[in-house]
Amino acid sequence: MKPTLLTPVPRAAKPAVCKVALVEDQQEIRERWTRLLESFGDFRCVCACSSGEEALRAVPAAQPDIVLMDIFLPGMSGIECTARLKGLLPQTQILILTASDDEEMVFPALEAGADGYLLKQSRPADLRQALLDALKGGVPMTSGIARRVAEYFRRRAQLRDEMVRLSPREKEVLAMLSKGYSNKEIATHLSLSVETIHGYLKHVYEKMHVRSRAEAVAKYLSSKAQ
Amino acid sequence: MKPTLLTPVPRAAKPAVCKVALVEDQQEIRERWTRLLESFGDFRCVCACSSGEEALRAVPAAQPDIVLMDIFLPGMSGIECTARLKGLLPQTQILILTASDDEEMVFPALEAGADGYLLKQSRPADLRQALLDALKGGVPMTSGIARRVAEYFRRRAQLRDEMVRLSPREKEVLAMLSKGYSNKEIATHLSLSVETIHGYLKHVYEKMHVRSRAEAVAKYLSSKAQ
DNA sequence: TCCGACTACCCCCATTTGGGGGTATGGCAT
DNA sequence: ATGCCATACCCCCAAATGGGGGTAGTCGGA
Repeated sequence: MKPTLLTPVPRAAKPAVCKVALVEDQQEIRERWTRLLESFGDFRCVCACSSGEEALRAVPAAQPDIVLMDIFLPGMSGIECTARLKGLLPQTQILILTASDDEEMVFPALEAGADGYLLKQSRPADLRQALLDALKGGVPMTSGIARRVAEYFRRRAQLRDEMVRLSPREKEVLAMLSKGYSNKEIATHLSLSVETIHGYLKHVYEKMHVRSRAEAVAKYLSSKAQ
Repeated sequence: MKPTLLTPVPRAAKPAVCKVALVEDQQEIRERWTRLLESFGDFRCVCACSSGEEALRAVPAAQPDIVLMDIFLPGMSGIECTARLKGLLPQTQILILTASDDEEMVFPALEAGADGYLLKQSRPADLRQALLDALKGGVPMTSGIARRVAEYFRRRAQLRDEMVRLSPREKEVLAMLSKGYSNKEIATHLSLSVETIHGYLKHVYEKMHVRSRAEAVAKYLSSKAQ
């Protein structure tokens, strides 16, 4: 039999049970999740932490297959904890569990290396499916979140694209623009005519699909930020 | 004897020798540093790593008092490694060692939790002093770097100040400005006259010490970034 | 060889912006 | 009650900006 093209995340030989770690500050919820996991039969909770700091100490030792991570934690955020854990245990699947699909958090979480984004109010069967999904190398997330993610990456890609299309000189002018220089100042610094700068900016605006320098600066700076 | 007000970083009882870990990709330099450290007599090199990834695995086990970290590493940068190590070992002093006082790196390094910033070409005696300094809770850095740091924080503080001085309406207008809207668009969205926006912007520029919207946008966005 | 880019410069002109004034109201503190 | 500030509006005008044209040289790839 030939190997599949879809390479799943490398992992040690499939154990009968899947080891799961929890990071969640509210004891009640932590216990509920533990019971739920154990009730599945093929999952075992090997580590339950109430803070990101604790997780960074305890989780590596527990070597779980999956980490379920709350986002709102006292002290270190779930996002930061995810990033650090992922650095230590790149093969462990980290799934974010959150109360509402808080838009602010989705992208930072994914950028931090989260392997999925679930809602706390998921039905047990769906949660189990998501866990299995993650083990197979999938990235389980609710459909609403998936849509936003797709849009985000499309927008990102487009933004990068727009930047890439700029010629070196155009990028140079844009960079000075975003430092607040006027056309005249840019011309002086680059030893060019103001009319030349004017011409470059017309091209830059066209390529970036903006109509003013403020818009260009905003787009440029937010494409570098985060 | 009364306790000093300058509380040093908490640490287990002073051992005769101070344990140091090295993170440096070039073997030659790594060995030179090891020899140098050992020659001091009261320092011992307990861990030498050639990459950030290796450091994250090996350094926590070695429990050093000090980590000497190169910035330019293959794979994970010294900055990122610093951030993660600091999360795992908050009491360990991490000192950045770099070839030149590369401005770009100073602030990210400090923000990542570095406890000092040294130049590779420091004289052995100075390095030893810096290590001792770090153990006492100081933040050893070259004078040039120290100056830049001071300027940076002064500038930061001033920037925040300028923002604080803005009235709610002015902040609102500035926020829309930095999304690329024209005066006319802002006026429409806020149901105000263009002349009112014009007036607010004059005040905003004055308070922010800028002379154009691009400059204001740049200053505003970079004060929120990072 | 010719096409398409990037580079660099030019003109014109409407619109937008920046900086200088000003007026008026209401709220808050001294 | 007397400023002081924020809010909201107005006028004027010079300068900067944006959008539309255009020309020309250079250089790499088709």
